[in-house]
Amino acid sequence: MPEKTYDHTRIELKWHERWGNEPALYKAEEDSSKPKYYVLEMLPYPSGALHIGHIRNYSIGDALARYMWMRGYNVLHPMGWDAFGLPAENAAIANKRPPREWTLNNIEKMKLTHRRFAFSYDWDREVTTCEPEYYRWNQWFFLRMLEKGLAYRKQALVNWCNLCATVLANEQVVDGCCWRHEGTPVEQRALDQWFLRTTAYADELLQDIKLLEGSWPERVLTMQRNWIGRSEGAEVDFQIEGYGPVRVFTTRIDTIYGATCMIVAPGHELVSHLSPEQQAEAKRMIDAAASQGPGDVEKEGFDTGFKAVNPFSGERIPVWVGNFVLMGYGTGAIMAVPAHDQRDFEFCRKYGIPVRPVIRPVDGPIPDVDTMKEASGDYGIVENSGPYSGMTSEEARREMTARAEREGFGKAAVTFRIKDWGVSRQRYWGTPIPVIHCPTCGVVPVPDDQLPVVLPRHIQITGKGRSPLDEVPEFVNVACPKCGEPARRETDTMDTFVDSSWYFYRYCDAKNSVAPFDRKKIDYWFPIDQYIGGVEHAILHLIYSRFWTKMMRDLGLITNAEPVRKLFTQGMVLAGGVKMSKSKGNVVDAAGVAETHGADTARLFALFAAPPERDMDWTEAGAEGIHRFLGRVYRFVTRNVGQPEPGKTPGDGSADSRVLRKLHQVLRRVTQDFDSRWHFNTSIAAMMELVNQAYLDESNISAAAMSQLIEVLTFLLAPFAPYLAQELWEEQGKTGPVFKQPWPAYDEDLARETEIEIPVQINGKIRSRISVPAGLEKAALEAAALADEKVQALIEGKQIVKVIAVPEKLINIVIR
RNA sequence: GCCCGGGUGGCGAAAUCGGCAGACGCAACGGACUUAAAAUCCGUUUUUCCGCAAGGAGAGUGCGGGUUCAAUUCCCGCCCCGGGCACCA
Repeated sequence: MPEKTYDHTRIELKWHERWGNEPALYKAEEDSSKPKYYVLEMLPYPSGALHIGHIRNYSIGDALARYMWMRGYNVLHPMGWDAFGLPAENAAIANKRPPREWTLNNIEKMKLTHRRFAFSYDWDREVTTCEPEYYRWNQWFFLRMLEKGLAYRKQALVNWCNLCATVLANEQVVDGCCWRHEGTPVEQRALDQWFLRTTAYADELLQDIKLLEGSWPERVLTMQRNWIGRSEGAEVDFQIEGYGPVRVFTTRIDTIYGATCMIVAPGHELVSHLSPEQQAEAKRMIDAAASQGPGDVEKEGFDTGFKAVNPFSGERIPVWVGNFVLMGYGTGAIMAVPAHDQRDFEFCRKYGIPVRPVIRPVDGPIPDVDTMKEASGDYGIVENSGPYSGMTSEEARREMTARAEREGFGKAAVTFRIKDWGVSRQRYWGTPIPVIHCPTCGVVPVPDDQLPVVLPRHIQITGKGRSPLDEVPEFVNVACPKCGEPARRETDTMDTFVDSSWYFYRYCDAKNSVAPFDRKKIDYWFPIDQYIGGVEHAILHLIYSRFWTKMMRDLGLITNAEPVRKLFTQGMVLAGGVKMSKSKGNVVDAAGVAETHGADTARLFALFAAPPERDMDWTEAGAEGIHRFLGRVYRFVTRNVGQPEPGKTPGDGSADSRVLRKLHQVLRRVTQDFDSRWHFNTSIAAMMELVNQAYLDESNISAAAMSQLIEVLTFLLAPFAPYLAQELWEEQGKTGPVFKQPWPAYDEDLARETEIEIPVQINGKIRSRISVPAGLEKAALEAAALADEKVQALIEGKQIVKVIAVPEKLINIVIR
């Protein structure tokens, strides 16, 4: 056959059209005897266009999905849209178009690009989170949590961003600033907010990290552990004269005789009993803390004049307010032990509060107050501590905690860093919170049969002040479901992280109109076998998802305790060595790349440029190199398919064994890369080596070897370059989707080298190379090396101390 | 400050279990084909020294030590870059 020029546009558009008429091509089977495999990429926010970062994410998942199909699995590979969120509202303000219209337009555009790249999604299961069919179940879950006490309302200091004009979750505060507006300090405001009780699952979320070890990146697990932040210690009451008891949390009760003052947070209840001047000072601290960035903030505080009594020693110590004591952690009050805590040390030294060491190292003297430069946080032997003196820190902790419990002024306690999830947003473009505020009945849940509470379509969005829904009387004014009297609908909407906390369950039963999903379908598909996405979701999305799963399990809706079996976090795509961003104008648009280079080239390059977990740089020249490779493949196949005449073996047959050996080596490499570490860059490099070898031996390959080569090469390409693979499949006169063909098994015998070159080292330096049959044993290898001419010349007259012969690797002769 | 990653040619990278450092690709250079160019095909390409040459000798994976016949790989101590957490009592 004459070779054909690789015209990616012709090939890709041809199959694009054909596949467009085959809606069932990527359909997951509902009833299958095959083992299931659920592969999922994180769903995108419909910002308007897919960029190369998306393409990298989906190329990894798509290669895996296609590979698993070829391995005989029933693959579920869905896609959807994380469609609620702030940018739609911002766009609405800027363009005067409703958020819904903007969002759905974007989805339409992006879906075209998705299809242009031929990602193998079962679009019948598409989930769009801003549709009432989806978000009604957010509301339904919310009501279930309300019933269980897992959703509750409280007034709390919340993070407020002036630019967003809304409340931010703690997790959305980055370095004291809004996560979307770097440099905009977050302020503190008191509002009534809805919370989900994530802390109810703090222990289990931490414990179950064990189940994920080995199949989630260690880095993600560490981040989650830190985020949950479990500390064991004790709570102890200090009596305050003229006020009452104030409880502190400490992990170092063994140092309590060294407490020289108590410090409470500026937001502590005690502060409301202070003078107006002092209260104003505390308020100033709260606002300052909210606006302060990272790094060391100067510790400051003031003496309240109150005295607290140490329940162990009876000592009266001053009570201070300190800006470094957090209201949101522990009890919002601490006992300061400056000798053994660095923060307390700095504070007390600054304000002249005494420092009193009560712990000495096991093998040394107790620190000297006058020469101490910093606190000593080590455990040791307790001193100057009444009846506890002489005990180890460990013993003292046990004894003191026991006494506190016995005498009722304290107890052992565990504190977590993780906080309940504030889900209220004063936003329009989100799930309405399904409750009604009745002047007589209070907070009344919307009855299930009145779900969904639908967002009004036509609405004025200004991006300012309170929720836009407040301005829609027909939404706000309702009859109380309990008493029928006029009432007001809740106008806050839910955090969009709610949407993404369970969307992957909905894929299993996307069109269910009577329940979020049918449990039987979840039992079949869950857990997700492989989840792939950016590491930026290591904490928020992935903790909320885990929380949601446990909550649904406790509602009896599902049986799995964790949503995701294996997690893969891919690296970022950089352009010119820097992060792609709209402001830099260096975002590489996916649709444009498909046009100029082709979808296959873009996919393959996204996998070739670096191992998938690492950041990679997008370069035009690199993409062209991949395009050249695909062209080499295409031309080779088209000119050799059906050639030469069957039965004829040109040359001496050595070309066949070389090419087939390489073929099976590469097949082994690619198979192993899929099954273990996903270093597709080396898989693709191996395919290039194969093609290079095929070019060198091209004219001497027999018909049988050629047809095997072409077929297996087509299979090797199928997970990575679906268009080209399908075209080559057709060139071979075959029909049907190539990615549904069985993945070929590699042949170890064919892959084995017959003759290999072994380097011979003398004293660790390579001095010669010998060619030996593969598999030659140690003794024979050693003899062959010693018989080598060059080696003989070099060892002549020297004493051989030792010979290390490693079959298949090398020989090292140690001489003196 | 603490916790993770990472540091290898001009560039992206490879070396999977301690065994040939630099596979594969980019860029560059040379050759073939062409009136010419593009495309394509075939080569060269870590570096220093010796040699006209074939070839030979040395150095080299951030820095300094160590273990080993042998270290990009293991151990100890540093430096730099990226990310996460950061008064968590």
